[in-house]
Formats: sequence, structure tokens, C-alpha cells
Amino acid sequence: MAPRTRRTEALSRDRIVEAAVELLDTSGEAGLTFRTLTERLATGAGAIYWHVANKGELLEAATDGVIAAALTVEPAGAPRDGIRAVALGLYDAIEHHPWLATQLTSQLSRSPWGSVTPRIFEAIGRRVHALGVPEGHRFTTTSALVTYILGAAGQNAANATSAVPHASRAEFLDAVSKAWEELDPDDYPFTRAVAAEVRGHDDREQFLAGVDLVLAGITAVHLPARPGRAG
Amino acid sequence: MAPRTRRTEALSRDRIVEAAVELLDTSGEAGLTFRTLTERLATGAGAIYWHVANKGELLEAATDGVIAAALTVEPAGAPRDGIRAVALGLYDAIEHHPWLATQLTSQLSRSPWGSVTPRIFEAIGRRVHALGVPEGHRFTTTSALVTYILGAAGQNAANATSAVPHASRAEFLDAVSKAWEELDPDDYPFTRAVAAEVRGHDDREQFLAGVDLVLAGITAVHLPARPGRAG
DNA sequence: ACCTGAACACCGTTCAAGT
DNA sequence: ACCTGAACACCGTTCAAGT
Repeated sequence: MAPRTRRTEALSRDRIVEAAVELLDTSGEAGLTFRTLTERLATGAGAIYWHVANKGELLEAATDGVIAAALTVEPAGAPRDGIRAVALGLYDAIEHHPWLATQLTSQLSRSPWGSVTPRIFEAIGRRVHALGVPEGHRFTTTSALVTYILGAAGQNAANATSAVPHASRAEFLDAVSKAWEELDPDDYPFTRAVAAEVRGHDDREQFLAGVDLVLAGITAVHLPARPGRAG
Repeated sequence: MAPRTRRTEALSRDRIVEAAVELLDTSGEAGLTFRTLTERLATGAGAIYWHVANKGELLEAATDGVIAAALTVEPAGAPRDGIRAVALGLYDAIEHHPWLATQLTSQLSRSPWGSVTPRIFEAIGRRVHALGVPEGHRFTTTSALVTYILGAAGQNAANATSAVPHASRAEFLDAVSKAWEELDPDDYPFTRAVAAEVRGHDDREQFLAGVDLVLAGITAVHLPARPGRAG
């Protein structure tokens, strides 16, 4: 395959990051190497290192750009709906860019001072505040929500990447269901019993159900029912 | 460093997996290579490939062994306490073996028919059932719990691995808190406001608080209050 | 059946040399 | 200042050859 880019414009950090995102989207984390990247950009490895310190920084920049775009959610509406919208925005972003999952986990912990962590934290936390969660509980509550959202979305991204490539989603779930039904009845009574529920389930619905479960928990623990306030 | 093992016994799959776990625990995911492994076992690469198909299978086996050990939790007690105990068991296992985090995410999705997924699912799900969650909601509820637990534990494992190596936990949290306090007041009012709460927080406590939040949500949504049942 | 270890096709990164 | 591209020190995996 001939290089897509003929180097009309000069190289720049932005163009490098852009190409990296394209490679990641097209061929996954393994598809981004300095070889594929130099080929795509019609340049040499050293040229890339002139603009970017190392592969980690490249991945950070790629993540930041995509997440910033994903978090531009309409600001208005009830806090609960806002949280659902932000959650879905992240879910969809991770589904379309499965390489985000790994990246988010490592950036949230490795560099919480970077821009990605505050961005996500702010988008959720602001609405947790608006929900009425009292001071002193906002950090923990927001952390729990962010953890669930990124954990679930990440799990889902792994689902998307993996699996036998040509097997449809339905076939995959069918295989899991079958495998669970054949587990030892003494050791795995529960897993066997819910095996059938695996078959039809919708990942996105299940994700939202989880968000609602956490929201219900927040309501129950931190927002004692008052007359005139809807559940 | 001289090889620790002098090859007194014959090579076996078990000994290889055992050595892999030791290397992973000692030097992290990057520390396990076929070079370090052959050195440790005083053998050649081909010998390992005779017992194990590839590196992925090696990581699977390592994960399975450690998780099975971590899930041997006392069976009795109230379901809620059982869930907390299982959750903490997984949390601690991942904290002691941070490489588990990545591994669990990929195994839960890539091979839900493997032994790891059913093991975790069964340990939590059985107690979700005992809690009284009605049929038709057990799969989704258990998924949400497992997602939160593995997501939080995984995030924590990343914390453990990363950070400037010599910085103490307190110093690290202090740096994060400071960085958050310096964010733009217009863009990050919430994050700035909770920056102080980062400083003192205990990860384990916060993890458990999250589990309790999900449990409260399950109670609120699926276990309508009845006279004679304690919250 | 089980093991050896050189060889292969990759990585990320560096760096003298060019313009 | 910006870029080239060969070279370095690694990877995981294979495979003819040994016992």
C-alpha cells in the first residue's frame, strides 16, 4: 500500500497525533508502531521524535483529543439526565475507539494532573453537585460513578476488540451462554441459572442500567426523600 | 544475577506458570519476557513453548491460579457481607498482583468461557441471588457489581504500579491535590472544589464506599422495603 | 517425548549526519 | 530548526537438531 500522505505540508505534532488516531482506529493498539506511522507520514522515525517525546506521549495526546471531543455534551437538563448523557458519550467514544480503554485506565492513575482526568471528573462531578450530594461526599460519589462508567465502557471496548473476528455478536453471546450452561452444577449453580440471560442482552442497555443503579444508590444514601422531590 | 533455579526437577507447565507469577509480582508486566523466564528456569525458549502455547496462555494460567486463591472466601454470613468480602478479596489480590488488572479486563471479554469469568461471576452472583434480587434482574445486577469491583480494583492497581517510584502515597496525593487547585476556575469549578478531599482519602475505604453505593442502589431498585427487613 | 539455542521478523529509541 | 535513516538493544515465536 502506497503511503497515503505525500508530505505536502510540514510535519507537526498535530498531524502526527492525527495520524496516530487513524492508525489506532483502523488497526488497534498493535497497529500503531513507529514503522506504520513513519510510512503513513512519509518520514523517518527521528522526525517524529523531534515533535513527540515517546510513544506514551503520543498516546496521551491522542486520548486527550478524542475525550475532549466526546465530552462536549449539551449542558442543560436535569443532573440525572446529564450524568446519563456524559456516561453514554464516554461509552460511545470508547466503543468507537476501543484503544481508549487501556489508555484511560493508565492516564487516570499515572497522570491525574493531565487534562483527561479533570475533564472527566468535572463533567460528572458538576452534575453530582447539582444533584444535591452534600459536601464531603462529592469526591467519593463522583469517583464511584467515574469508576463504574470507565470500568463498564472499558470492559465493553475489550468485548468489541476481541472475539473471533467474523463471529457476529449474537453468535458470540450464544457461545458464552452454551459454555455457561455446561458448567458443573455443584460449583456454578448461579452462573448456569443466568446463562440464558446472556443470550439476548444489549450491552448499551446494561451499561445504562448500571449507571441507574449507582444513581439510585446515591439517591438512597445521600439524598433523603423530601416531600416535593421526585425519586 | 545467577539463575535462581538450577533445574533439579523436570520442567512442567506448573513450574513455568509459578515462575511467571514470581516475575510478574517482582518486576511487573514488562518484567515477564521469554528471556527472563528462560534464565530463571535455566532452559531454552523452545522448552517453554513445549508446555505452553504462547505468552497469552501463560498469562491466562497465571491469572487463573491467583484469582482462584483470592476467591476462597468464607461462605457463611449475610449476603451483603459476603459481597463485601469477595470484593475486598479481589481488591487485595489485584493490589498485590497489579498485573491482574489488565489481565482480568481482557479475559472477562476475550474468553468468558474460561474459568476466571465464571469464578468471579459465581462468587458475586450467588450472593446477589441470596440478597433477594428477583429473577430476570440477577444477570444485570451481578454484571454491574462485577464491573464496579474490577473497574475500581483495576484503577487502584494502576495507581499502585505507576506514580513516581520514590514518592510516597501521601506525596502523590498532595501533588494531585495541588494540580487540581490550580485548574482554571471557569472550566473546573467542581474539580477545584473537591481538590482538598483528594489529600486525605483512603483508597480501600473509597472502594468499599463504592460497593456500598451499588448495594444501596440494588436495594432501592430491586428490594422494596418490607416490614421486618432491615435496610 | 522433551529440550536446545540460533535465527527470524518484529519492536521503541537513539544519534551522527544532512539540509 | 527540522529531518533522514541506519543502528542498537530489545521483543515473541519458530524450528532444525539433539537426547
